[in-house]
Amino acid sequence: MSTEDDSQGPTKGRAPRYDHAEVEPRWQQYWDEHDTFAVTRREGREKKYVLDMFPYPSGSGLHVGHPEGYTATDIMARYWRMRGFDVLHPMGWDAFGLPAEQHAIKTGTHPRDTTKKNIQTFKRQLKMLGFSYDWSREIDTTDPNYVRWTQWIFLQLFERGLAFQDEVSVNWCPALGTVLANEEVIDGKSERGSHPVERRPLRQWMLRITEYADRLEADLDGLDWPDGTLQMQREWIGRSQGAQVTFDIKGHEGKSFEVFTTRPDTLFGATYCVLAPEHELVDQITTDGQRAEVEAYVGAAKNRAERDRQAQKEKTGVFTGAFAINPVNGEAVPIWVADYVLATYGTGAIMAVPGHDERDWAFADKFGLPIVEVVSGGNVEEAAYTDNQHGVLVNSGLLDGLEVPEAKTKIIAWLEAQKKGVGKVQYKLRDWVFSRQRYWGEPIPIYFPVTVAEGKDPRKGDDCEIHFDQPIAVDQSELPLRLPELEDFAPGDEPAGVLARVHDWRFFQKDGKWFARETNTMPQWAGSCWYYLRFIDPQNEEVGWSEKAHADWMPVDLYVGGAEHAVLHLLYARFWHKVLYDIGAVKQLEPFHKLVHQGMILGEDGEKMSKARGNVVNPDDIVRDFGADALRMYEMFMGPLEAVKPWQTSQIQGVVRFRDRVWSLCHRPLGDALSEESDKVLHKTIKKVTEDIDNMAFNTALSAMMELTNHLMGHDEPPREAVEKLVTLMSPFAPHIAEELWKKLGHDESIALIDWPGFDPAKTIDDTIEMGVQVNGKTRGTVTIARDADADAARAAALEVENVSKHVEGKDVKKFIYVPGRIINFVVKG
RNA sequence: GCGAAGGUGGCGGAAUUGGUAGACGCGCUAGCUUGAGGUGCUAGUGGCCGCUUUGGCUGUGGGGGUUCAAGUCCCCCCCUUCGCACCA
Repeated sequence: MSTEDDSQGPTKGRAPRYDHAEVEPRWQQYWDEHDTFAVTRREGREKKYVLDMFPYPSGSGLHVGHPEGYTATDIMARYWRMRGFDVLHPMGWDAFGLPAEQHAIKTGTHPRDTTKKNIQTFKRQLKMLGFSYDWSREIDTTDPNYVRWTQWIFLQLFERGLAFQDEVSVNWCPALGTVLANEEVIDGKSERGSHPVERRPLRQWMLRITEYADRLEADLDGLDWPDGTLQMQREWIGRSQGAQVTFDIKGHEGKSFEVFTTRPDTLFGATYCVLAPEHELVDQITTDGQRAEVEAYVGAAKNRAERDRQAQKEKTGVFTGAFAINPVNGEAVPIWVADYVLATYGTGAIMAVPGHDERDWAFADKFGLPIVEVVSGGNVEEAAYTDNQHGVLVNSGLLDGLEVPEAKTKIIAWLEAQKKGVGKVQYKLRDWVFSRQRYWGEPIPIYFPVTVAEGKDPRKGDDCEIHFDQPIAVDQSELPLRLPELEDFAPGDEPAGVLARVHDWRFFQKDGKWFARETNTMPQWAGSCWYYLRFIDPQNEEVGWSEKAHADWMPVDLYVGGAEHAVLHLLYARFWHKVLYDIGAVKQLEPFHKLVHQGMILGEDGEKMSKARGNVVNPDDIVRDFGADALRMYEMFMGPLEAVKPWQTSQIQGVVRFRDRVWSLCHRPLGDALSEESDKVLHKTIKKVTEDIDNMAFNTALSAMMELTNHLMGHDEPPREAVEKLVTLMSPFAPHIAEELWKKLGHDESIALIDWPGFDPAKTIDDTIEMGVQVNGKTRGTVTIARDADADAARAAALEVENVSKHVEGKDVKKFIYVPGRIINFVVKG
């Protein structure tokens, strides 16, 4: 190696190669040591709360999908900081969860240890990417100091009657000793191990989210969320308006059942009724002649997973032998049992109107039940006529001649007057099963009185009776209620959960009486339902968050995370927030003002990344080979944030070159003079980048910076002002190289703390512009004219273009169109 | 089946209120540079035709329509992805 290189001329001379592996960790350390991103509220400043959906720290570490959303929020956080906002940008761990418990069952490693190790990996990887988190606010949902407040919120729900116990039918797998989610059950067998699964009732804690159904729906209106997500939440809540109608049972004096219908106007066409197999009346009304058949059907239905029952297309059912009385015309209609009626929706019973409901039509067709037309407009011999706006009522007594909407109103009034029914709003939303029979979750802070024989000790396994019907809240002074230490995490044959085995923990004496703790734990959702509130005041030991912290930071201004949480997490968190609102703990109706979903990053093969496919990209490899700035910029340059897009490692080269070109640009001698042209390019770029960031259009912001770079590369002595502003603009995207260059350009403070550059609108407008010239709508050339040229000048200039005059000459100009700044068009004939 | 979002070069993707389609980048081609390594610079790059230059035709999933002008608006059809899947 000789010495000639650096002494060559500016265009030939090479800057020292940019070494990301040396520069990036150095700046990460600088930010840590200087607490660059620790935030407090300052007088007279506006705030922004920028939140990522915090990750579950899995054993496989970060994948490239994580940095996509995290880079987007980091750019916004850094940008807003430079615009003078106080920016809260925190990170933490949603660390309760099944994988750590499964790992514990297999290896005996305590879930706490697994979780701790995984968090370390995640944190190292996030730091390696240079995100500007305020790490002093890091939270971990499994930390007793966090669990304490999760339990506190549960007690608020309990005290308001929103947390209650119920017997719920669950998928119980005796071989695994656990309850399974619907998606873990395939064809009646467990997904893991293919063991038989049975439906059995189990005591569960429930949260009464249905009480908030109307508000959860109504308050969607003010949110800046993706339309699709709002739509999904509305469908999930599933509001429908109709009537609940009472059907008496023939020959069973005083016995009746309720049905819900959205079409009370079609009551005269109800020719049979159907009960869900689980309906309590089935057993009571079935006639002796039908009993064997009904019991066989009900028995078979009960043991099938809900999902399987719903998956089948072909309708099945059996006649109970009993009849109901149609309340509007007194006719006796047969009562059937069929599993297409769900016990979990409405009343678990329906009136069937085959003339005007497709499922009822198919069922009636198959079993030869009568089909009666009560709304004209279709042919009910061929198919159900389901139009609920048009059509006139027929065969319907007092409703004849009315249109459907009027008929609905009239029949509901009639039913209410006759006390045979009532107008009603029904929701699909069900109450939330909130208990899990697992170890690695928040203990539910409830205990129950225990009856035990004199001198016996339940802790030694003596018989006792637990009074589950008398739940008692753990006193708030005793929170957090901690998990007991365990060696063996394997589930037993006890559906009450692993904790039920830990007698020393479960049973305790108080004032000479025995009590038993709840042995169920909370689901993983619990911690993520309120974490955004802990971030605003993470170290507070007196309260979950102070009023001051709330006033300082709430609500979340920008929330970014995957679309897979469009319903569950985002609905549960909104529900808790509304409960907290009702007790005065928060002041706004909604927690998340603006929501954005980052699109999934697919593998190079265009398929979802998965270990099985072998198309998973590891961020560690990318950072090692190309650097964190390159990974950040590449993920932003791939396309629109919300779009689903395939990963292509070869494309990273583009942002690496861009980065290195900016590097070499800054190593040229810088000029003081800024030409008018360069000044305009600079101001246009600042405008474009600023507006694109405001719209979170990061791909086009980067392309604008590349164009500015390409422009400046044409200068042997690029103007200092332009170079410095370019570095500033790119700093939210590529913070490491921006810091390094900022320092090399002679500045001492961190670039993260300087002001965002402004632009002069006058300099973003050109005096002359190039416009397309069309003849009959076909582009025939371009012309450069004054921006404010009048029509005559534009026409004259356009005709000077040879290729234009060629097409216009000798022809009759019917029309001349000139839209200043847009287009010139000659409409000619002949 | 229902709902939502989409379909633009070899590839990822640009394109205010309809107004020069293909910005930016990858890849590719050529030239220069460099010379033990995922180099730098310059130019070109939708397709077909013509070519000395100016050029001509065609082109945004397919078919129709509105308009001086359509990737963009309207109608019909096809395909892809993602939700929900018997919700009475």
